[in-house]
Amino acid sequence: MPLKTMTLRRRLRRGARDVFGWKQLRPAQLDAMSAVLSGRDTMVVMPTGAGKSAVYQVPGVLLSGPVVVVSPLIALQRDQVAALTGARGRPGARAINSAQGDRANEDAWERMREGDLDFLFVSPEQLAKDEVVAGIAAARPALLAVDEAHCVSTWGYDFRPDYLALGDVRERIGRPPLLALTASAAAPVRTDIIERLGMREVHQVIAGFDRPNLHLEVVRHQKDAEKRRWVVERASAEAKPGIIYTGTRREAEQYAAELSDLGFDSAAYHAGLSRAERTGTHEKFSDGTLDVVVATSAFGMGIDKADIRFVLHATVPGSLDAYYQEIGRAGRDGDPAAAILAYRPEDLSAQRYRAGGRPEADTLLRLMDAVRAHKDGVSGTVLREETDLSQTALTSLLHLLEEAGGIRFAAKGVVHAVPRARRDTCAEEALRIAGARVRLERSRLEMMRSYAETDGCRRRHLLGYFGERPRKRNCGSCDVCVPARPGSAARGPRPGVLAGTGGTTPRQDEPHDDVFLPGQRVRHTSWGEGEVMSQEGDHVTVLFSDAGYRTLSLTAVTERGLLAPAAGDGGKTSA
DNA sequence: CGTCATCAGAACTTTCTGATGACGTTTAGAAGTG
Repeated sequence: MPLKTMTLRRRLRRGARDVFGWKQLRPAQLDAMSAVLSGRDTMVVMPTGAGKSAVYQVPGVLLSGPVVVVSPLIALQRDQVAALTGARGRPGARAINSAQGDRANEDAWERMREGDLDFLFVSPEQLAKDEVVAGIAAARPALLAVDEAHCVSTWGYDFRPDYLALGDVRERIGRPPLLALTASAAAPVRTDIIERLGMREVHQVIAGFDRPNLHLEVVRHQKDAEKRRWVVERASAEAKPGIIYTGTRREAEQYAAELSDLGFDSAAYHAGLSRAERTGTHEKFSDGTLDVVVATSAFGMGIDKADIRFVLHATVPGSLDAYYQEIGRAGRDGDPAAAILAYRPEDLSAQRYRAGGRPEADTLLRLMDAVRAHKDGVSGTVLREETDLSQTALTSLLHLLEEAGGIRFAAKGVVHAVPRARRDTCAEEALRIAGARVRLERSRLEMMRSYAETDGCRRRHLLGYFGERPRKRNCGSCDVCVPARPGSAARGPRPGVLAGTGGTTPRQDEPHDDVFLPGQRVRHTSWGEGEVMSQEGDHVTVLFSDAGYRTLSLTAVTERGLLAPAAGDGGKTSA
């Protein structure tokens, strides 16, 4: 190990001990912190609970200059500020947002100007304001950390567009090193984050996905009504507390009501509820006064509860990224916990998962004309009235047109037409980009399907998807490796899986052992270059840059020479 | 492609069934108003 690295690590260990009172740092944490401290762009993918925040906290007190942390929720900002200011060495930490009042914001700026702040927490929306960017630039930040960085990819395009501008913000505040942190991001999401944020020569640290105490289980159902009954029964039977995730607000309300009728302390949680109701439910769940929270995807970030015993999905989510993030909230204390998926293929094929399909060419042209009609630019609000599009639809279409070179965003959400852009060409290009995105979405959906329908080890499948190589062939903690106890799988048998699997016989090793390894670059004769995600029996799943995820028969591809290792397979950093 | 509300009609006259048409996720912050 080079001397310089040694010194870095020693400084980090000392900082961790003196300022935070941590006696030990995990190898992956040290690896990431060293990269950050030496000024590299760094991407950290670690499950919640693995000490992700420490990766910016420790370097933050060692660097000269404040760390700007972009955080998606004000509640998270609050928690982080409290954790930092309560630490042994009392580092300076403040947030700036709309919820805490002018005085608190003024105080934060004051300290920032005087050089008293080690950490400043902001939402991406704050960074959309020129005066905020200018104020931060003047303080010469030493690092820009983007927490929950998957939001760039999952929210940036249609919901919170200010996420997409973070790369530009970085340039304007003096281009400090950028640290992206997330708990769940497979290869395409990581690539998207890196591109969107303009990260260069990225040091990637991907670690700790395996959560051995989580028991993975999928139970297949035929009829909707039967699935609903089963979900209620199963949630009743499981050790508490737990979370049920549903696909809609309405279902969340229904399940919560049913469980309450059965005598459990349960509550629904979704964005349709008032802030007070949500906070109340969140607090009760944290205190341990609620058995079950039935929630949409709104209930997630910021749950810091170690003893959640089960996460039951009543509706299959749209990607394994989302699924992993949600089940990752169970069993953080290390004790056994269950991740149960109530699976109906119909839930996947339903319209809402085909939604977000390609926009109509006509809509794009109409929108383009609407922008052009305003010589000096036009705001989103006006465009909404003129085109009758929903907020999310408008945001996503405008973004497509921007990528296609037809329009550009000016300050304060004003949109301008690009003078010499041809409307037909732009619409065509926008359609092409949208098409590629839809293909990727569909292929992610197919990966979710194949997790639910696999007859191989589920853990192996899940880890392979995130590019982490499973150590063992038989994980010993999923419904495939350890067939269900007698009686508990009476309902909804899965043909071909449970049938004939006598007792707990370990599965045989597959014949094509490790022909392709996760992370390996390969080239397919018609789909071009891609990255191997997983290999399972005779199937190898590859993520192609253009075609998305594809699962191929190993026998067929090797016999016909369709798939070969790509030239210059450098491998990637992974701890 | 599925689900839901609605309604007509059948059936153990108050509940069920099937046909039909409408409709279609989920996510937050900021800033202004009363």
